[in-house]
Amino acid sequence: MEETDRAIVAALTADGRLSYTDLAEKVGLSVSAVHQRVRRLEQRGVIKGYAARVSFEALDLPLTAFVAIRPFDPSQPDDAPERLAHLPEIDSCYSVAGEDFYLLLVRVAGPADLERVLQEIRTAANVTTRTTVVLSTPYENRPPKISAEQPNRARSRAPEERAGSSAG
Amino acid sequence: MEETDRAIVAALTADGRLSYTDLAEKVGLSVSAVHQRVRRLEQRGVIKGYAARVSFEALDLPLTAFVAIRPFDPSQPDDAPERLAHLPEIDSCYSVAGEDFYLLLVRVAGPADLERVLQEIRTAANVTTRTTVVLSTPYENRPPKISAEQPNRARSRAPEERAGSSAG
DNA sequence: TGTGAAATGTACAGGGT
DNA sequence: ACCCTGTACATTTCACA
Repeated sequence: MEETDRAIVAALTADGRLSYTDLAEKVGLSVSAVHQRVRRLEQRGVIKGYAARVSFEALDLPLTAFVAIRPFDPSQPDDAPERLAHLPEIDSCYSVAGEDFYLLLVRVAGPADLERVLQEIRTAANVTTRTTVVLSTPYENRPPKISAEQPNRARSRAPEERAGSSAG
Repeated sequence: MEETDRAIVAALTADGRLSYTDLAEKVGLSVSAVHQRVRRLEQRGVIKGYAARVSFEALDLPLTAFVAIRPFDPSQPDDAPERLAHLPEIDSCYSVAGEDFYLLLVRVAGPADLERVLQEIRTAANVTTRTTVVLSTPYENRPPKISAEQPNRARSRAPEERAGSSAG
């Protein structure tokens, strides 16, 4: 991916409602060119969508917790993510290496709700849970790094290097 | 917060680029009214901003990991979040209950990068690390629940209930 | 809530590398 | 052939009453 595309993605992760006018100014392109590139990035799946970042406290979801789960019976087929997908309190589901099978991020209104959700998780996926309560969130979902494309020395080499071998 | 506001927030978490026209249609209000409400939600901090949802694989950040940290010397002042904030590989930082002090979510290009970031975390915050590699992500950052405001039985009770008991 | 002017989004056709 | 540019029109934003 080109550097201009990376600049566009970086700008849109920081502010997803940037106008094409501002975006064009930021990356030094015309409005039409930026518009085309954004559409291409969306089609290619690099940009998967847009979302409002909200205050979970204001939405009456002040309690966040990580829930590590592992199957009660490891011989059964492992389809926990699908079995749990219907629970709206689950924000994210990660399949992880290590002792646990999955790590869930859940957001609830309070301890009573957490207890209920944990029970629902256990019965829905037939798993045991180990819960870590989040006390505060210094920062979350920051814009990603987006470095300049790493040189990838295997495919494109500097001209001086090319002299040695044939292959073309 | 009113139900209409909740509907607005729910719609914008699902699609942050919804036009006010579409938004007004969804919640059954005039365009101007929706526009005003969104501005108020933004001012009140309920809506903190907007962001593009991106494919981290496409951005050359295919490796995600959770890094639990605890201080090497627990008697020192605990300012790990500030000390680590400059590392762009850290997506999120949660202060947690339990054995560990913080749980970090990091995104990197590969194992070599992860090793480098772990070393930087240890030296920058004077902590030990315990890392859990993410193998896959069935889902992540789903739109939150956004229920209709819960009745809050302590303050407003149904008429039938009021007869029987005193003081809860 | 409705109106209207200004800004923006979007498609189209032309031109440069 | 691809990508950038500029113009022209539909839509949206946003302040005001």
